[in-house]
Parts: sequence; structure tokens; C-alpha cells
Amino acid sequence: MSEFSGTIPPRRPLTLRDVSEAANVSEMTVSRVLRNRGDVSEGTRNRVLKVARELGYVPNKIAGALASSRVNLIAVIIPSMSNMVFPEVMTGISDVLDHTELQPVVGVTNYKPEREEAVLYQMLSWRPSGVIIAGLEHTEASKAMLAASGIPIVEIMDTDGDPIDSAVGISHRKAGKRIAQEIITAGYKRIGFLGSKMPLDHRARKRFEGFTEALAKAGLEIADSEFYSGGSALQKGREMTEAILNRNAHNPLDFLYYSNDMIGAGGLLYCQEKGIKVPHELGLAGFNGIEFLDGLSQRLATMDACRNEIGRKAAELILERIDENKPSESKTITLDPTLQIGDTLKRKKLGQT
Amino acid sequence: MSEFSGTIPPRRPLTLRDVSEAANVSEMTVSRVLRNRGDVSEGTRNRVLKVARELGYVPNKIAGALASSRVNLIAVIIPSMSNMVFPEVMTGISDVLDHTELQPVVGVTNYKPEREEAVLYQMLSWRPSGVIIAGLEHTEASKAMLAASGIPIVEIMDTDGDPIDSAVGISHRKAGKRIAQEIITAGYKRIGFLGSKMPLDHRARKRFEGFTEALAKAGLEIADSEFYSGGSALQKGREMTEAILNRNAHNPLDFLYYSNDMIGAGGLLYCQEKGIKVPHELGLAGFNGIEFLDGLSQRLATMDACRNEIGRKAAELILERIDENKPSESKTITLDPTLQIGDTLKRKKLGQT
DNA sequence: ATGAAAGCGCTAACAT
DNA sequence: ATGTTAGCGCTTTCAT
Repeated sequence: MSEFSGTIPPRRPLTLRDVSEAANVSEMTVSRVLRNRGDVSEGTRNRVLKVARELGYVPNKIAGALASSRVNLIAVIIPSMSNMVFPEVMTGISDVLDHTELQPVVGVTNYKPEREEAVLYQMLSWRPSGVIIAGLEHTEASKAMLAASGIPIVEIMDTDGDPIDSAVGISHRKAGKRIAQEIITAGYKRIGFLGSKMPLDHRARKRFEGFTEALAKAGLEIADSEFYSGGSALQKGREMTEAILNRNAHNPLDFLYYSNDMIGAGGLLYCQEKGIKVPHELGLAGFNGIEFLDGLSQRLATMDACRNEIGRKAAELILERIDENKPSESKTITLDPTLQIGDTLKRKKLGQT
Repeated sequence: MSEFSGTIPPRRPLTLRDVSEAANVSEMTVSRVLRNRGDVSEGTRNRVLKVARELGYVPNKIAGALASSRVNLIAVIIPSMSNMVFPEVMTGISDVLDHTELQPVVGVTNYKPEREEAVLYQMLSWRPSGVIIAGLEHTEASKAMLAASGIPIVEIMDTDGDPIDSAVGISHRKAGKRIAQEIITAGYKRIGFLGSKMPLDHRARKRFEGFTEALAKAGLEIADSEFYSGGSALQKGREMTEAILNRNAHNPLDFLYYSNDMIGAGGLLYCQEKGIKVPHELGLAGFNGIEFLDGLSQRLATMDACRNEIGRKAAELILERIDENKPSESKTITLDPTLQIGDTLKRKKLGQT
């Protein structure tokens, strides 16, 4: 210990008072300058600004928020970050919020309802101005918290169900149906399904349900399926494709529907290497429209889930509900995902004529 | 307007007082129960808990933080989220913080220094308990804010430079050198470089510098280079590879070094399609060790940037500095990225013997 | 255009 | 084991 220890005052964060003393004005005036509110003479204003900058003052939002009971935070609760889909939703949200005073704060649930409940509780305890949360399925407690919060809630991604307040998304059930119809129309008959073992990914489940339903209407059913969990999705796509094709070698499949584009891309790469003729011998389709599909030599058939758009619209809904004082109603916005046929779902009707 | 309008009380968030009245104890006791602090009899405890749950009380952290001057937030400031590298860093951070009371709050800068400054200011105004920030390069104002904040700061990803406080990362300069040496040893001579137009991506720049430096020492230099910005990285990798190879057809390149794995993977796919023999005719290497490389039929040579580890260590450093009261010193932890030779950097020395 | 007083909803510190 | 008092650093409201 140096003999001078103790002479250096412990660094205490600066307060409004420090600035007000240095600038020789009341705290109130400093506050007004820093928030650009009320009348302050040009001279005082400049003096305060100068002093604040020199001192390196950073306002304490905690105190500000408590005093004004205004917290310019939007809680965003999503299942996963590494998923490629949510970063895009986040971009949409940020694009809109960047023009405002609001800023998004993200919580991740890893697809676990109890984790979602905990994260939600944490976020609500900061008294945000609004909540954007993925999905329509939540624990009873979560729903109660959301409903009781008294702030705008927007549930995103999915519109197959009843929102607590507002919702923006696509119908995954319809998306599944749509792609199934396309596959049927193209003349494929022996269809395999490859997806992830995620009982709690309700959106994947709904797509699957819509898919099988549409097949059933055409008198078809899924010939075989394969599920994975964890690991490199591209690699898993490869492995699962190999497995399901081999297993059905005696009576070959002619189409594979993947629950996401990453495993679909793995399957496509596998087929290309093995010389399997896509789409004539075997058709493929995924879901999500992830950007990197552009880099493959054949474009995988997929459906764009409107992720950026969902983010934007969700943020806009929140803004509407906050800004305006009119009793803005809750609404559900259902977007229409675009089907991209690509190069892997093109076979002409065979044996139908 | 309904004739009953005004009869529904505007939903005011519940306060401790509401709970204390309903449970017939002092606010202080409720506070103690909810935070598991101090002695509270089992009976009172249960009663309070029950009432709080029934009422749906969610504590106001804003007020709590102000009163206790403790904000259990760690600010995490990163350049990008869609990058694949930062989600992994985030996972490392969360893995460690999940066992504590602290929670990460993320801010994204898009590689813009002025944006970083703004984000930092915003975050600091919430008085977080610590800051984890990517890179060692910041504006003067940002550095000043960080230094003046009086909280633990950990700069991550990079250790080629002087940290404000602590740092965890790898030496990108050394990483560039290392891969260059490997390429030289393998006997490649005409080396192309493909990267992104990001003057502000200091880590990519440092890798490039280390790379060219090591080449220079061996009497070599970069034969040609190609840069991209925006778009699908996989696709860009393809296009740039085609462009650079064609441009040098008269005197062919025998190695391509990519500044990231995504464009590298695009290049690899291109080569495979064109029947270019990798690694004998043309060697390839990327940087980052992204998971999906596992799904390609040849493993791209790369270096793992220790992203998860960096996140973990950064969070641990912050915890050390907060938890302990000892004057824990700032330290710099330099991790050692592992080189993965893969299948694209293997040519035996030729013409050297 | 500026200031003074009160209090936002909690918790620290000190009773009891 | 429980209660009381005094703030935390701002903003609101009302004076001047």
C-alpha cells in the first residue's frame, strides 16, 4: 500500500449536482438543458453543455426513469439468437426504433417456457414501455404477467392462435399447407420429412401439421421422417438425408421436406455430391429463406418467413400504441410468406395424366 | 365513449406498499422476503409470497437499483449480431452470468465508432456493473467514458494493443502470421487474398498485416486481392473466387486466403463445382472456425477464434472484479487460436527440394 | 428564464 | 423478527 493510499477519492459517478455547481446554475436548469426541455437562455445552455462535457457527466437513467416513471425500453423476448432468423427480426425492430427514443433490450429463452417466464419477469421488472415476444404459446403465469402489465404487447412470428394483445407474423400452418400443395402439384408422391426434435418449437410443429393435413387431403401421407437435435445443422442435414434415403432404398423417396433451410442445404449438398438428380429424381424444400442459400449452385425451394418485416411491423405497432393517446386497438397482422420455387421443386407432373 | 368510462381505474403498476398492506406487514418485510435477505419468520414469509403472487406483483428494479445503487447489468457492446461470431461470444458470456445475479444487455454498433460512442453512452447511463466491449479501438470520447466510469471494463476479441482496463482475446496479427507460415511451408507461392471492404474492422486488418508481414519475411507477397461488401457472404465468396482466378489465368494463383469462413466456404463450393483440385491445384484457408464448415464435403482450413472461450473468460473477469473486494488488477488474457488444417491446405512442398 | 420543494418506489442503516 | 427513517438522483410541479 502506498502512503498516499486513501488520498485518491473513490470514484463516485458524477451527478447533476456536480454539473450544476460547476456551471453555477440550479440542478433543474441543468436537467432542462440536458433534455432539451423548457426555456433556457442560449448562454446558460452553452455553459452547462460545456461543463457537462468537460466533466464527462453521464446522466443516471435509473434516477431519471424513477422520477419520470418513463422507461424508454422495449423488451424483446426470443427463443434463440444463433438461429439466423432472430437476428433478422432484431434488425427490423432496430431499424424502426432507431428513429425514436426507445431502445430494444433482448432476452433469450432457448425455447424453454420456464426460462421464458423468468426472463419475462426480469424484463418486466424494469418497467419497459412495451414487450415484443416470440410465439403465442406461453405459460399461464407468463400470460398473466403480460396481460397485467398494462403495456403494449406484440406477439410475433405466428398468427395461428389467440394473441394476448397484438400479433404480427405468418400462419405456419398455412405455410406448411402451401408447400405441400406445391409438392403435390409437381407430382411428387413419396415424401420424407426431416426436422428437429423440438417439441416446444410450436411454429415448426404447426408447419408440420399443415403439411400433413394438405397431404392427407390429396390422399398422401409422409412416407418416412427423421429428426435431429444439436450439432451443425448443415452436417445434420447431410447425415439425415443419407440415412432416410438409404432406409428407403427399396422404395425410394422422391421428395424431402426439411423444417429449416440449413438442414435443407446440407441435404442439397449431399445430393449434389452423390449425383442424385435434383429436382427430377428427388425434390427438396426447406423453410425460411436464409440469405446464404444464394450461394449454393442450386437454389433450394423455400418460403421466406418475412422476418425483417415482422420485426418492423412489431416495432411500429408498439410505437402506435405508445405515441398516440387514442384507444388504439390491438390488432393481428398476418403477413404472406412468399414461396420461392428455386431449383429443387420443379418436376413436371408425372403419371398423373 | 361508454358511460362507464372513467370507472375503470387506470392500471397502476403495483408497488411494495400494495403488497405490504394486503399482507399486513411493513414494506421492509416484504422487501426482505422478496430478496431473501435478513430474518423473516417462515409464516410471514409464506404469507407475503402468497399475497405477492396473487396480486401479480412484479418488483420495480428501477427503484431498487436507485436505492441500492446496485444495477445487476453487464453492458455488452459488439459490432454485429448477424455475424455468427458474436452470438457465440454471447453464449459464452451467458453461460457464466446465468449462475449469477448479473444479466447481459447487448448493444450493437455496426462497426461504426460514432455509433459505438452513442451506444456506450446509452448503456453507461444505466450504470451497469461492468462493460464488455469488442475491440481495442475506440474514439477518444469512448475511451474517456470507459476510463471514467469506475467499473470493470473488459475489451474482447483482440489483444494487439493497449486495453483500458482488462482484455481477453487472441492476437489477430499472430493469427495472420501463423496461417501465412503454414501456407509457405506447404509450398504455395502465388497467393491471393479475399476479404471484406471494412476499413473499420481492425481485427481483419491486423490479420491481414500479420499475413503480409510473414509472407514478406519469406520473400513473398500477395499476388492479387479482391474485396466485397454487403450481400450473401457465401455468394460473394463464389463470385470473388471466380473473378480473382480468371483475372490471373495467365499466371495462376495457387492459394486463396479468405478473411472469413463464409466467403471461404463459397470459394470452396465454387472450386468443387468447377473441378478445381483442392488442395493440390489450389489451396484455400479462411478464418473463424464457424460450425457449419463441418457440413461441407471438404473441411476448409481455418483458425478457431476461441469465441465461446472469450465470452466466458470476459464474464469471469468481470465477476472477479466485482465480487472480490481486493484490488483485483486489470489483466490481459491472450488465448491461442487453434489452427485447423482441414482438407484445403495440404500440398506437400514442391520445388523446394 | 430560473429555482425550490416534493416525491418516484425502493433499500441501507438503524431502531425495537 | 419486524418496523422506522432517510435518502438514492433525478423530474414534476409550482413559484418567482
